[in-house]
Amino acid sequence: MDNLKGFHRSGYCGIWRSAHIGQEVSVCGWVQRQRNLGGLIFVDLRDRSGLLQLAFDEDTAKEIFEKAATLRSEYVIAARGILRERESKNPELPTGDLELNVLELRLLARSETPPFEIVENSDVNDMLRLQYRYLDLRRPDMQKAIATRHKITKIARDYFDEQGFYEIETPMLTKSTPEGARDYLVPSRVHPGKFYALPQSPQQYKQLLMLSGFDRYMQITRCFRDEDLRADRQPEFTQIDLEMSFVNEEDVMLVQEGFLSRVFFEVLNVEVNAPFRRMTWREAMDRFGSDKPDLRFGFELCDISDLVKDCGFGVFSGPIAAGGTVRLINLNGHAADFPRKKIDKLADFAKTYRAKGVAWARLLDGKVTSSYQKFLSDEENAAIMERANAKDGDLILIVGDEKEEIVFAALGALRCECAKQLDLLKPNDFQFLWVTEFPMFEFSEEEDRYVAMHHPFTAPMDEDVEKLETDKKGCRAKAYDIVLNGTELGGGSIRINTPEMQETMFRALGFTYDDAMARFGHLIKAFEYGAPPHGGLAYGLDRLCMLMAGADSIRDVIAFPKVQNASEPMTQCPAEVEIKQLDELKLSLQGS
RNA sequence: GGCUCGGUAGUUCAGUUGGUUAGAACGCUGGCCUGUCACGCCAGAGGUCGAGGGUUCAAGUCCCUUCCGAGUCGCCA
Repeated sequence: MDNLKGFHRSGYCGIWRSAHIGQEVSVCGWVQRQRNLGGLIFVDLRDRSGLLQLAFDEDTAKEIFEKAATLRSEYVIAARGILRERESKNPELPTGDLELNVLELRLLARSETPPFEIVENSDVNDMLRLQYRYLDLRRPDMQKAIATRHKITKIARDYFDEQGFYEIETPMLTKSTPEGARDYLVPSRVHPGKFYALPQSPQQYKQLLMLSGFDRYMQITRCFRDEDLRADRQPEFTQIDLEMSFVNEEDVMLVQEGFLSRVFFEVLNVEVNAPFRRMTWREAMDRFGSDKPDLRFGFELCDISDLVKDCGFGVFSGPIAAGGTVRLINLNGHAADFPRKKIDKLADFAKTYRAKGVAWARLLDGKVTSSYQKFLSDEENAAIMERANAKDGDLILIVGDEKEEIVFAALGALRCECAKQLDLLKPNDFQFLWVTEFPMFEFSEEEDRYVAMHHPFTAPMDEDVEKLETDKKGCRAKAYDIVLNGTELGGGSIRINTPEMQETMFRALGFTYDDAMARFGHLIKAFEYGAPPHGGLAYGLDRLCMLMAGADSIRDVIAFPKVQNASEPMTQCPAEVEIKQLDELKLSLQGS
């Protein structure tokens, strides 16, 4: 085995072009592939910049040629030589016009045959990829995704610095606040029986920093939530966390539009149109059945409750009588794409969102066929088609339920599913949207009370302050989400900044004074010392990277992600610990 | 916790109504080869069919249990 003594790399493999022909250069990397033609050997050398072909021929010294013959995939080597023009060029490679005529070859490390090939777009089982994540990360698409992530965080730091934000770190060991997601708990050796919690977000700290007068804060920080995973949810994830003083909603949104415009232009060369569209939460639900609508396509929702409330068809009239709603989407022009079998599949799909079923109507060649026609009068049938603005070739899907959130969830998901099946979701079409005026509260059936939809420090809208204690359902918050193509990229709010309002809020949430003091006493006390009006926002950095890298899962933009059961296949954590460690912490396991 | 889909060679997959010795491609090993670049040609090795149990003359295939993964609903202030 050789070493690097006296060897100095002159540059990455992928940077050399025709202009460098004749230069002596030194490169290092991994053997992508060795092609031995007998009296002639080619080696593709790979590093993070790309590939360079090394050539060994009759002019090559015998011992170097023999060493080249022993090279296998993923061996680590260093080579020095003269760049020369290739006899036959490879237009597929940026370095395809040249090759390195090797004068010196050093073998730095051998490699076992990897469990999968180190190539772009390899179609390998996720579990295996994650067990050998260090090899998976060698693949060019993963290298590119991680590099994209670096660029995004670099631009975030630069941009927010230019806008006057300080990057300030907040603790990882914090106090558990049972409101919201489950916390990861950390036991304390010096405080037996007491626990830290890993932060779900730096929310309270960043508000205190505003109170301390830092005016603008940012942090790219890890957050932790002990909940079930999804393609876009990991138990630890990264936020770009921001807070600003003396601002209203517009001020916050303006700064974010500047950031997103810049990051999309500098990373993807995409010009996004700021200011972004704005839509109230209510409008988003009414038109798209979702608080994070994908605006790349239509198929908007349409309320027909008033048309069918007295009809003889219980599937429609029943939910309305029970205080619910009946709504439809029109898949304009796509009736022919959804034969009966596919509609049945869509109905099954809708049932996963707790819809009881999907009624449908199809207008083809001037003829209407529908699943409910015979139960309604001609006038009622016609009124529905008219309300849906149905034209020839249209397909209408109808969902009714006594709970409007089920109708919204089912139709909102159906319109996305249909768009997906119709291939209408163009990955390079970036449709940003601010969703504003979120409800202050939502009813938690589990807790049988209203809880804060965002968090209990969110300010109510000025015109809804009186509703805090009288009309919780109708009370809206100064909260906003930034949505991109159906993904919630980030969310934030203007915060409460007076102890009087905070007290009112806790009362509205049903906390006693003692409850509130026990959980948030530090914040309540702090707010007695002059908190500026402030607000902010936090991005899910992983989701932003996922959308910008064109990935399907945030796992593809996280170097070492976890799998669905929240474990990590490579290190196999979480893992058992020694009894001695538990004893030190004064912990014991149930049943042991 | 629920639902759907999946687990066969190192990898990606095929495997018919249950029926001879479980196949292909790529990869790997050995040999040949002076312009390849998905090099080519020849030869070869490689399988607890996720695990356990059952039905059967016979199970990769059918049944039960279980483990693991993916997606999703619940959950995620």
